[in-house]
Amino acid sequence: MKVVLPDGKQLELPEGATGLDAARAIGPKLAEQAVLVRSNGHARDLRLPLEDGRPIQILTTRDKDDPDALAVLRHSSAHLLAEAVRRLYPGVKIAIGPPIEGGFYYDFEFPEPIGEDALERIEQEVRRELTEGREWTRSDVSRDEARARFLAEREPYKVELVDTAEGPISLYTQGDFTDLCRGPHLQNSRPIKAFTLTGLAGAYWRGDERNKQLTRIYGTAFYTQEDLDAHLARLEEARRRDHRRLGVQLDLFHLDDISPGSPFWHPKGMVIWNALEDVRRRENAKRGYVEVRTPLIYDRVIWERSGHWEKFREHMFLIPEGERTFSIKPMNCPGHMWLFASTLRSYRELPLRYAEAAPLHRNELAGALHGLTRVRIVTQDDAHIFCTREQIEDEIFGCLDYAKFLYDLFELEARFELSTRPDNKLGTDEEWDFTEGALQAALDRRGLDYQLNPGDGAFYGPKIDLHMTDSLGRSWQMGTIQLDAQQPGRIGCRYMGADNEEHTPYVVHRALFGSLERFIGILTEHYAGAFPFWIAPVQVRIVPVGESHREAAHALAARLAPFRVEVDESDETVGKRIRNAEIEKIPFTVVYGDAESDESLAIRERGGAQTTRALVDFRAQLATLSPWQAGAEPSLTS
RNA sequence: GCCGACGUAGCUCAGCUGGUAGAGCACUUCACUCGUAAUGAAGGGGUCCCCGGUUCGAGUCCGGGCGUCGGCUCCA
Repeated sequence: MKVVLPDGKQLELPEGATGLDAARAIGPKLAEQAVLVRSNGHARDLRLPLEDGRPIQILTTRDKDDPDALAVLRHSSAHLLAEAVRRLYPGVKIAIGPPIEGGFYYDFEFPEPIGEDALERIEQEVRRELTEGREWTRSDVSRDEARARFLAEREPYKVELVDTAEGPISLYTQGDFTDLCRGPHLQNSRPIKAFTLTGLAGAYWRGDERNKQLTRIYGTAFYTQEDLDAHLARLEEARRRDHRRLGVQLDLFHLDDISPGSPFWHPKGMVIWNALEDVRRRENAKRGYVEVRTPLIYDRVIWERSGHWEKFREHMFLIPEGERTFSIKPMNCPGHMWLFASTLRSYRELPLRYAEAAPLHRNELAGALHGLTRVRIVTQDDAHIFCTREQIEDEIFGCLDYAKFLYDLFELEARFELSTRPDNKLGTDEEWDFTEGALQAALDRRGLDYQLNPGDGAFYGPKIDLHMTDSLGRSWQMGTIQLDAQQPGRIGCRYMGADNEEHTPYVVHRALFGSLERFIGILTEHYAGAFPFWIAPVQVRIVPVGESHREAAHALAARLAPFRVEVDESDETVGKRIRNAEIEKIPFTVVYGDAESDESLAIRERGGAQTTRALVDFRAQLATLSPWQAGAEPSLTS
């Protein structure tokens, strides 16, 4: 047989040759350092036979940053962890231990609960294994053989995995530890130069909360100690841009026990909030939306009609009132539909686009709350588009276009995901075939790449979600575009068609920022608090050199209106006040003293670059950076 | 809600095995009126998250609650 090497050369090998055989054929050093073979682009265990005619690449310890090479290192590290835990905790049951982004984990059922102090002991045991050295061997066995083995070892999770696994069964052994595993693995433990355990958490078996909760141990490993140090430094850096930290530092908002999950927005935070609101109003007006305002509190009847009561009652804030039960609205859609349904509409009114950014309250599980990204008060830039079947695709396309505009405005790259019918869906499969197809068609027409999430749709319809990643690598849903063929009918929305018949409209639900709270959280991390000029809470800080310059500084501030300008009159040195402006991440600092005049201003940009310019030129620059603000046409919509 | 951890001044944090609480920054006052990332001095500020228990005595130990953090689950 033959394989093709990266340089294009063909390598002749005996039939059934493995990746390791190929490496040996090239050179002993390569064989020694090999960690993985990539065959036709796919990671493959070195011990497995190669496929005839395929291009291969041998990955070695030098490919220390390659994602596949790191994954195999970490997967093997997870097995070392399991071996150590089994030795230290007799009676422990092992579940699964895969590599993940940035590291690995292994799930265990401990006979007695363990605390974080146990991690150090376990880590030491793994270090001992690394000092001793381990070799991995692979054996392909029958399902019965594997089941018998794990039954004998009293490993019920492994037995279950054997019974439900697809494809051939393989085992990997290092030392006296054998694990059910598809691989691939390292040849031996020598490449693992840096190993650390990073955390402990509960995790349900197979991710299902009806199952037993296991103990998950997280760790990470690298090919060099320097890489681990760099990894830890990156985490430290990420913590510095965490919006929860910056929010308090920059005086944007704070959270308090008195209302868990509900931020107090400070004046500076509200500047950003209102800047987003201005964009929302301005763009909505341009794109044919109309603003509505619907009640915050509703009789539960409306949620029973919409279908939310059954699924989300537990997460609603309820207000008993005599015979009736009211609830603070957790979403706008039923209210908008109630408004639409208040009269018989004409097809000539469609598409009708109702927009409202009302505060919504959802009683999220205490353990799920998280800074601004998971809150109990959610302010969506919400809208509901009532339209005919024929209008759907254009409307979805319009939302995608709008979303692209907004995310470009902030230099954000969102990932698109298409979520389809869930198990508890309302409506028929035919309806879902149609609504899912409509979303897909719009995505394709817009030329967007997207990930498919089967079963993740809302109970009333499929959705396109925009996702962003926070400073610590966690993914959050931002904008959402949903197509609903269920609620309008349940709530009684009707319009008279051109055919003189009554029809039920489709409704596109869309929130493009998603929630303003979450969006500002992500924005804060995206910019590390150094917001672009047009949304910066304070845009220009004037530092009068001495007391005698204060009056002139205020006059200058007035001439810079309507930009957000502050004069720093604090009793500090110029150096200290510059420092404060930098810490507050203010875009421009103007030092004003004897040497300055309207013809000659000393302007410092955030970060330190200094220029001298006339006031007219400076104003012109600011106007370029924030045209809407400078337009001074206090737009009718805002 | 579940697993693990944490909760001390406005912020960041120290406080050994139980003996009545500290630093830096911030704040206030005074002096200095200053030229591009920290002027100096003095001062004020704490039901040590809450409730109960053990103890002569609890920030410290134990139990319960609340909140926060790392995960899991959930996310209309």
